[in-house]
Amino acid sequence: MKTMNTLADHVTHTLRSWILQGILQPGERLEEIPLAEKLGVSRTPVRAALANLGNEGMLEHRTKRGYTVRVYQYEDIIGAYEVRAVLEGLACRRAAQKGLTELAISKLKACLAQGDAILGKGVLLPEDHAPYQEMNVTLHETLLSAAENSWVTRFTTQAQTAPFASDRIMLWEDHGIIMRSHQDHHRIVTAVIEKDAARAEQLMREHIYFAGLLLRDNYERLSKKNTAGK
Amino acid sequence: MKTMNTLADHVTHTLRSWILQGILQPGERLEEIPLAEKLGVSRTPVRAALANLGNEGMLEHRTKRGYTVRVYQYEDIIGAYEVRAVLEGLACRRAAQKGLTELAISKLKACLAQGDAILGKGVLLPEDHAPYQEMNVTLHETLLSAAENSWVTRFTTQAQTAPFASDRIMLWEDHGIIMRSHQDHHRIVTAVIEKDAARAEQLMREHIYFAGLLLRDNYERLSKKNTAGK
DNA sequence: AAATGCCATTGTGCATACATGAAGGACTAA
DNA sequence: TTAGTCCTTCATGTATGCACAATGGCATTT
Repeated sequence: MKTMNTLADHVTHTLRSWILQGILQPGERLEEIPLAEKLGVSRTPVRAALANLGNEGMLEHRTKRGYTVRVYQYEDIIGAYEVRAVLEGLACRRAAQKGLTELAISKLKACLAQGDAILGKGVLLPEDHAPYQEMNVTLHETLLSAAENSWVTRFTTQAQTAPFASDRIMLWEDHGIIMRSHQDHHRIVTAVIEKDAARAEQLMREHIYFAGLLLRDNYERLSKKNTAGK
Repeated sequence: MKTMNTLADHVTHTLRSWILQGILQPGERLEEIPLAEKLGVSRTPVRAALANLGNEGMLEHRTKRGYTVRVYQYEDIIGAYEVRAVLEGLACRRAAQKGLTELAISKLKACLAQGDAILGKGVLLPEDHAPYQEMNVTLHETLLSAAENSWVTRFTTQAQTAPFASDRIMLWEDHGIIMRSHQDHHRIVTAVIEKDAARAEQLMREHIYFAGLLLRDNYERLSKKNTAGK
């Protein structure tokens, strides 16, 4: 977990997870005093947290009218994938040019091996979802940090604050699509290791762009499932 | 100018411009109480402003140790250009695919005409710098907003908070380079209008990436000139 | 003399009181 | 009944007091 030495950080993390988990619904108003009471702190750290999340784009702010959970339009979600595609593509290109550290290579190979093990069984059990997600996040984060560009890291992270636009969202129904996605992982890692920068960039762009297309085709169903759950 | 109904917003804008103008030097510590006194407000809006600028990446924050003006490394500046190149490239691709509005087309053509007028004289006078800059900013912003992707807009703006990484920074010494840069503008606008998405993306990427290379070759000189001025 | 530990200083983090402007309801007039 | 205005309410914006932790200087010890 992250550093949370101050109350404001703690509140920030709490609210962020509440929003991502859908405990706070889009458009819902966040009032300082109720939140402060619910969390057992004063208004000050709550205000700080709201300001943070506002700057990150998760909340909307209007003067004298408080904060509301940002309502993402369909276009915003698709747009987030477009941005992630070019940013993570850039990250792979630069990672390939710079070359990977031994540590990064071993981490990536471990991710690939873990994915192979999970998918090799032929079926994808519900208890495999969490480890696969974890692996997926680690792989993408490793490639990102290998680019050594703090802007790319920051923006990619922020672009995943939109619901459904996160690495942690996957469509588990279609085994074939997951298989293909993990084949992408193999090709991307190979290209980066072999310093084939252009190919690495192109593969990662397509990898994420296609995830966006997939979401587009399933958006209706997913968003209904999400709101029905609450 | 932007909306600044609240004191916190006012302080935010003031501090931001102080940083960009170099009145506050990189690494310099920003203490709440002196700033509050200097600006004639209490610590509260100052704290809010510092938090804002911290999230935007202009300030560094360490718990119980306050804020300092972020010290950008050489790599951060170059990295900002890399990110802007792919993001604005994406914006041009999407703008081309979506098609421009009549208003956007006329704005872009006005920018091109103004640039032609300024550069057509054969010499670039100091009093031409401001209008040319203005034109350049307008052109890039028009293309950005034509993409209708709020993430691209936000991240591109943030990536320009780094010194030397802004559209407003130019190298005026070399007339030939400015001419070439404005030729890029022509080609980019043409490609977008003709919906040649791939060409538009590639041209814009190169346009910005080259600006980064140019900066790289002049970084030493520029940063010395900047610190000497204060 | 150098190094280590203690203490004072001071600025941040948090809590809380006050001021201001927005939202909603009630009352009046047509 | 409906439209409009005034007023009440209350959440946000701002100011300020208090506690605590980090920094730097000083003293003590080896």
